[in-house]
Amino acid sequence: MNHENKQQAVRSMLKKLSQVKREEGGLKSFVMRSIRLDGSEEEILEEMAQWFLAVRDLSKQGALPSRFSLSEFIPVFCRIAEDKNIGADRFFSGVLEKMVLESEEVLRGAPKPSTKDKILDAALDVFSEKGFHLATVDEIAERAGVGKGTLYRYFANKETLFNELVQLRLDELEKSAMAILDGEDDVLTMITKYLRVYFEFFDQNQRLYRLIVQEGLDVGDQVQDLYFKKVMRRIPLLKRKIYGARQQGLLKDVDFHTVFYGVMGFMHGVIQKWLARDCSYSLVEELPGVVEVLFYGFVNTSKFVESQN
Amino acid sequence: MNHENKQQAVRSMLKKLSQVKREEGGLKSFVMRSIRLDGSEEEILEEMAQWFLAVRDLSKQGALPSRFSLSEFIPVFCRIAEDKNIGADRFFSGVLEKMVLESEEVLRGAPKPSTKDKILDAALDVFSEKGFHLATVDEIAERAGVGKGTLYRYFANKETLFNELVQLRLDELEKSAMAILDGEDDVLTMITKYLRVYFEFFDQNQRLYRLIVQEGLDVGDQVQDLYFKKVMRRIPLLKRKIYGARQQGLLKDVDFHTVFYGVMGFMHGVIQKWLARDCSYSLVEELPGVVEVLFYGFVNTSKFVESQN
Amino acid sequence: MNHENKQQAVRSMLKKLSQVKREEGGLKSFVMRSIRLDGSEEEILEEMAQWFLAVRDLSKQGALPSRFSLSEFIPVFCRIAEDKNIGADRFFSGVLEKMVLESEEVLRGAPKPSTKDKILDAALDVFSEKGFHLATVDEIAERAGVGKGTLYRYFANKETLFNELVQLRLDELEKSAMAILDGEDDVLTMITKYLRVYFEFFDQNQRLYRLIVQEGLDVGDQVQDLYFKKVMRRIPLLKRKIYGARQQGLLKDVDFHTVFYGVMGFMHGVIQKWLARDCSYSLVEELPGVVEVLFYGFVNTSKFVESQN
Amino acid sequence: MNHENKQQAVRSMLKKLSQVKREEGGLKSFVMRSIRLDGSEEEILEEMAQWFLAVRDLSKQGALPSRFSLSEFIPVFCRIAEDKNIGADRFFSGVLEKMVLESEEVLRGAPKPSTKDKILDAALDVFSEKGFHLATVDEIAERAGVGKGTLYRYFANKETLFNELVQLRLDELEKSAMAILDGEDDVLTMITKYLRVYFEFFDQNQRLYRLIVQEGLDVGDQVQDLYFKKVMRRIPLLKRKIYGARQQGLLKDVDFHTVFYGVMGFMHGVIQKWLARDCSYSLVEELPGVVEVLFYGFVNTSKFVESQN
DNA sequence: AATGAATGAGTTTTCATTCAT
DNA sequence: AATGAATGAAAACTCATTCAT
Repeated sequence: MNHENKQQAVRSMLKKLSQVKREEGGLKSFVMRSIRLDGSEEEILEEMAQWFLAVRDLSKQGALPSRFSLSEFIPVFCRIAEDKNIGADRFFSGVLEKMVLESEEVLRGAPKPSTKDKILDAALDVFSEKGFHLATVDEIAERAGVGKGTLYRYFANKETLFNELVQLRLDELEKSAMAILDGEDDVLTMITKYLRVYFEFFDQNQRLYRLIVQEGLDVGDQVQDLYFKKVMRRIPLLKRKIYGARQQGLLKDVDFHTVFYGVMGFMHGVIQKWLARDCSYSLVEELPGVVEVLFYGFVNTSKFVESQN
Repeated sequence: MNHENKQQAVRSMLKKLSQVKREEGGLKSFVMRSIRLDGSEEEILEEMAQWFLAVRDLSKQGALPSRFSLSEFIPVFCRIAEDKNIGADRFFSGVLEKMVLESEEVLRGAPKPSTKDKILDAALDVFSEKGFHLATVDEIAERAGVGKGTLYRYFANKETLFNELVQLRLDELEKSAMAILDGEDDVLTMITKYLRVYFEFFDQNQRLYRLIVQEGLDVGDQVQDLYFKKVMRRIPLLKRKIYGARQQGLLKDVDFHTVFYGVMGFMHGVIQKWLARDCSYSLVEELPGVVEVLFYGFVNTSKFVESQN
Repeated sequence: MNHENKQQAVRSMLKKLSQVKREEGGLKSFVMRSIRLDGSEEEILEEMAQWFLAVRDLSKQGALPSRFSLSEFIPVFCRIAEDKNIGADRFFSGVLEKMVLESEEVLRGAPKPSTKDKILDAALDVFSEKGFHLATVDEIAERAGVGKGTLYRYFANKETLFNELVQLRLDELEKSAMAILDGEDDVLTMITKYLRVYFEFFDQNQRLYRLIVQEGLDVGDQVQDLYFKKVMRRIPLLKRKIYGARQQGLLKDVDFHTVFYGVMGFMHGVIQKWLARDCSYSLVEELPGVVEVLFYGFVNTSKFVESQN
Repeated sequence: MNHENKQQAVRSMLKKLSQVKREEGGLKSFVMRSIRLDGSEEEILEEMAQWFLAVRDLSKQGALPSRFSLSEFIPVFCRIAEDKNIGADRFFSGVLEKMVLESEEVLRGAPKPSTKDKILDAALDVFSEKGFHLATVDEIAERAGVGKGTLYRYFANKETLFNELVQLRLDELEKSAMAILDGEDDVLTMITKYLRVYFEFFDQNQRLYRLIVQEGLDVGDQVQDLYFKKVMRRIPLLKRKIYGARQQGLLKDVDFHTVFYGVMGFMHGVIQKWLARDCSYSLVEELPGVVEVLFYGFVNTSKFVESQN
């Protein structure tokens, strides 16, 4: 519905905008760039309104470090108004008007984030920042821009929220992983693809990592289970492939589970490094190195064997 | 007890004493203790011994410009002995004996598990069972068989208890790891030994694992930091060795940190498997397989297989 | 409601609104609220009213370079009204009405004693009965007829509750006292009035006395400080008056601070007597005697008695 | 007994010395003055030892801001030793020896403070610093240099300790006050003397003031009672005198109790001022001003009446 | 008599969850 | 459906008091 769309979009924007203060200067410097402030008064108003609305989208896409509050913008608007010699009050009400009209247009196309999605987004935010126990339902509800009661309409309790959050994403991962295991690639290609899917997933879901891997244990042992069960479910498939490869002499005869857990661990280690580097590069870049080491070890045997490298 | 024995005893005592520092106040309270020159002969001996130890330790800490030798104090002891009508000879050896016993009591002496140990044991129990947040001080105290207040006599708060618990064990691990890195082995031997030490450690401290590795993040980022910092501190040493080995063409030219984190992760993965098997076998048994894969990969290259790459 | 009425209403509303600031977040939350342009007509009116109030207030705070007049916004409101298919006329007056009601609700509206008031009342009860340390939060909550958690919704902790309780009343006293000191009376009249204000205040706030005067020291030195600082703040004014009077030979040349503290003490002494008599009479009745003694002493000099000195 | 004397003196000294750290620099600067560091090695040792012991006495007399720890002295000793080219260790043991001998001598004459007195002293310290509720029995025992259990041998509980502490001192005050009221002076002289006694008492017992006047209420209403009951007990005597004086026309006919409470309050007010000035002058100095105002008021009537002033 | 480790009742404070509006 | 004020169970932590040595 039109009205609801608008409401949700604007509200969520403002809510999100309402937390930028921490990152001082972040907003301000951003605000002043990239706005064309020439042209008629009308055009400036238009510009500002669109700009303000654009920020919302950026914010939603995660391209901005944090959220913004309307009040943050008011001084900016006023400075511009002063600069352009437009009465601050007229300027302001003009922008407001434009925003109202504009938002209507913009929102028509925007897929409204459902309440549930808003909550899940906020939950991921908070959980990954503070961990399960230190996160409070209050904060999640606040960040989601919904009432606490509403949250409880969608999730039976905090734990359920957490689990559903993780499970949801995990399902995506599983789906991708399954697709690979169900494929017809040879073992090594399959493993490489498998690793790539993992890296890509966490590349995309950075904050999820600690939730899944590091928080899992506390929350009633369910998530940890989940994580490993999902991962393990398709193992038989993999196992068969691997045993086949082994018999062809392609793979060494080391205990399958040891290697499996080890490889997963290796991958997690690399993710740790990546987290320690603040996710400043793409995880996938690590893939070649990882594959090289896991397949052929880190000892350089090339003096004798040339086919590698 | 002959003189050499005494010397030996004193030396070992002082060495051990110097490890007490951590226990906040432990040493300070020594220093603060007054010199009681009345009471029974026994008490005077005790008093002098402790006083001397306090001075000695200040000296060792570098708080004093010069080092004190026991022999310098002998005249003082004699004077006091005379004053107190205790045979100077008996007085002196008495003091020495007290000094030795004191240290023995404080450091070696866990004839019955001390209260602190009982608490630490119970804490390990509960923390590893429930995680930091779900563990309650009440339960730890109860399992330790002490009152809640007693627990707080020994640990300032829950967090301190947790950290001290982990740090204590971690120090052992670090010490072993350091010993290896400081050694003169070639790189591959060193890495093998390093992995062995890890496996042995967790073999011995099964329940500790999740505390150290999985709880770390919550508890004020301190433990996680600790864990990795401790491990990382010696990295430069390792790095140098590895770069050396690389230049000799012994190791591949894969990013050092990637491999390091990866190898640690591999190891953790194997530990996970072991935990999943309820620690039903010795972790060290995994070592050969782990080393084989990490060194030379899991691909069998011995047969010039073409399907790869 | 005619136009003047509205003007009047808005003015009084805004004035009252500006007093809300203390209630932390009270205003901020206004500002933070988003503009909802969907939902029922009623909701839109509400939304616009609140939004305007927020801007208005920023303006009043000096955060904006110019002041906004309501009239500037009228076109915007009209545009929105048009857009939403609400009669512009009805829309506007609706918004205005909401604005007035909003303020009424927030500020005047204590038809039933608010939760916060109930807590403050109970706190005064308990604190004055048992003192700060012996009063328990449990008892205060119980007497207020609210849950413990509710109390903590309104006051960050016990100390804050105490301070807010005292500070609130103290502000009244200070306001009255200031009014007198700022007046144009001659010194003696001023002092008399000052004493009267004090007596009247404690007549009205019997139980508060011990809290303010006798508990002060413990609670982080804040209240005691507060009490005296508030009282002292206006001293320079008084001092000037008194020095003037002194030069005219009206007052004796006794150290100002000695007399000031002494007079305050005298007053407190009389209050003590009154408390000892269970506040069974009006404190103000003591005023004439107090003034007589403080002004002219308790020695009867009217008869040229020689035995003195 | 000799031994006990020594023990107590040294121990109490060291205990007291053990708290100077707070007042930084306080000790160090003090330490370096007033020591003659010329003469033979023997003389220096002697000097240091005596000096160290002297500090104890100063400390006990309250002439030093706080307490000292032995360890604080060691660096000083060492610096001197170095400076004088005496082996630090020999120097140190020399001083120790001297101290032992010296303390024996010094202590023979010192009236040993009984355990109970030590506790009362410490209690006054702590209570007046922190107030009844914030003071802990632990700290009192520690500062008294006795075990907690010992404290409980002498006082049934914390409250009793507090009351006994206050009562003890109050008795002194009462005794002095009684002596005056029992005297044959005329009323005004008597009142003047009475006020003097009060001022002298609190001059001598600075820290006691807040205990008696400001803490009283909490501690089971007993102390407050005590204070006023003691003060009031002799009132009838005073009252009779005053009524007599009144009938002679010497005193004004203002309600006796009002004036009595008022005068006491005036006095307390002046004490407050004095406390606010950190007791930096003698309270008794205020007496003339206080008497002048109370007797004849602060209004200057001298234009008409010459007999005053 | 002296000690100080041990104790647990009693406090403050938090936060997931409910429910009237 | 949405809300957020109200709740109280549960947790951390303190400290006066006891009691075995």
